[in-house]
Amino acid sequence: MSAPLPPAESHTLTTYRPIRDRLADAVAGAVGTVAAEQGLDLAVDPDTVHLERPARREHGDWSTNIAMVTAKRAGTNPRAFATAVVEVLERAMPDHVVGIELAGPGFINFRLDDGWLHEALAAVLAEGEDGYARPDIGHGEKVQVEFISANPTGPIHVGNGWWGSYGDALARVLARSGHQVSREYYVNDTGGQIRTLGMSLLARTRGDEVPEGGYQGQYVVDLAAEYDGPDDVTAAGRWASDRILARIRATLESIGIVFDEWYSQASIEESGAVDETIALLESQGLVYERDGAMWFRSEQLGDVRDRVLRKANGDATYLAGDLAYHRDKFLVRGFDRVIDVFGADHHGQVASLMAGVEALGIDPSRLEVKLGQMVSLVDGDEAVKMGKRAGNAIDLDTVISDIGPDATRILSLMSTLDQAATFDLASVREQSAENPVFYVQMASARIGGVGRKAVERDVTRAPLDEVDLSLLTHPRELEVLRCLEELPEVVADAAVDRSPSKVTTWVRRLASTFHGFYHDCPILADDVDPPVAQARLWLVEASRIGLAIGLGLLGVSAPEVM
RNA sequence: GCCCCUGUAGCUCAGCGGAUAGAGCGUCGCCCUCCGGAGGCGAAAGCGCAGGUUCGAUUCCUGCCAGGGGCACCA
Repeated sequence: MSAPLPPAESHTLTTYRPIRDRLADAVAGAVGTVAAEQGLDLAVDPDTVHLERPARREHGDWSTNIAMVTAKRAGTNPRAFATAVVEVLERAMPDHVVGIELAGPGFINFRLDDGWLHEALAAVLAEGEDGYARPDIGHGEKVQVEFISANPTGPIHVGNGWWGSYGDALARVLARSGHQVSREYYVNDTGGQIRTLGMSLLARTRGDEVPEGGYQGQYVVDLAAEYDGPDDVTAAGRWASDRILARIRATLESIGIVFDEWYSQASIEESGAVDETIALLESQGLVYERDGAMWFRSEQLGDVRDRVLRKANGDATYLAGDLAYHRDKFLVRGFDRVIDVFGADHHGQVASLMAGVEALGIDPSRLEVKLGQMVSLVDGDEAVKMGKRAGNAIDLDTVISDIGPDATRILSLMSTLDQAATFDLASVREQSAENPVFYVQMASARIGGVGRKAVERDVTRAPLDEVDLSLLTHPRELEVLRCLEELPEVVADAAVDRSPSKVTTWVRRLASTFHGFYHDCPILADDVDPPVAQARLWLVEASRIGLAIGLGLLGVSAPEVM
């Protein structure tokens, strides 16, 4: 089973085109022919032909709504137009098409032989884990995904983990779809909160209670026990935030999140970039003074009101730093696109950020802000408390050690970012079968099990070009192939929609089809024809590839043994 | 009051403008001399309300109702 793949045959790679593209060409061509025959002014680009896999199999393998979409332009009724298109298509049937039917209000339904699925399987095997499902929709676009960026004043909370899983998976999806991706964490290592942290720490070193508004957590007590630095608020705060950041980093690495860049807010202030940015806005007449502070006329640019850039005490605000930071992203580091992932509790800063970016001469459409809605946890019937300043709140570390890294990742990626989700820790803890990660990883383990059993029974997988994949005709086998065939589109959709949870949905579906296949289609039993067994072994390998790609995008492991 | 997000099955969530809306858990039934039953098969059960756009709306738009989050010279 672990035998290396036979070398891909070049003709396989160069001649394979997804059936969808071939059908789109045929449909566009037929529409053109009909238009010419009827003297209509109708040109259809194959890229715009909508082809879908009907939910119900009796509606065929593929379907297009082209007649309904173009009927109005053509000035005819959809059924009549569809009839003409079908007639043209039937003169030269597209690849694998064995029947074309008109249905409903004007759908053109294609019935295909199973060959298109066998071709798709061959493509999966030829391209492999590394090459399959790499739709190039980014064309090398340089995109930065900034996410988490939690203040280093305490352990990060569960929401950070959820949104962080999103940011990381999105980065993976973008990288796989032809984007040049960089992951970044913006470290808010300056300002009042660091002083507050320092005050809290110093209070604890003296054995005092933390002052009003300070950080109450046990971690401050623990850090205080180690602190032997100067009795200076800023120095103490810096020291503590460094320690906390190291812990955050370790926590994130434990769920597979690794950043390319940890960008210091203090460094950008010290570089003078903040002053430059304010001066730049000032030179455009967008800054004025009031009550001793410098204000940015952001209301002119779509914000609900103006914002302070420099406080009366001379300190730059967070916004001023953030604008300098974004100027650096676009104009200094040259990202084509920046995606910021924030928690919904930072919603209030979006409008001013957008206004500032625009004022700095950057096309605001190059900046996307994704807001993750709040996450809440329950443990059975009990609500779980979260929150940094509270005492005994549950943090991300605790959850990870409770349910494990894989469950943490897949659960965060089950629902969309826009959904304020509630998760029940009790239902996914350890041996519980309610955890979807088990269902998916079980498929992975079964794939591994087939390999182990094959070795045990001395069965070896023959080279692909000696195996007849067309022997795969069982409905369960074809379901697996249909699912695998969709993966490139799933990756593309996930990238375009910035929605890695689409990959989660797909992975669960692949696991489901695989379990069905595994249940009904014996591979290594004595009464299976050897040629069929060979074809099934390759189907198993393709499933392994698909699962590895999907789980890889989610940052979830694909264990061979459970 | 203003801004953002959400209302889909008893619960937690999917759902690309299409033809009879899916999954897991829960409930009620089946299937283990078999490559991992942490599995498979089946049943009951649902798009907050009202308009609009469209050949077609759970999906897009508006209003209402309900829930969550935000409206600092904090970050």
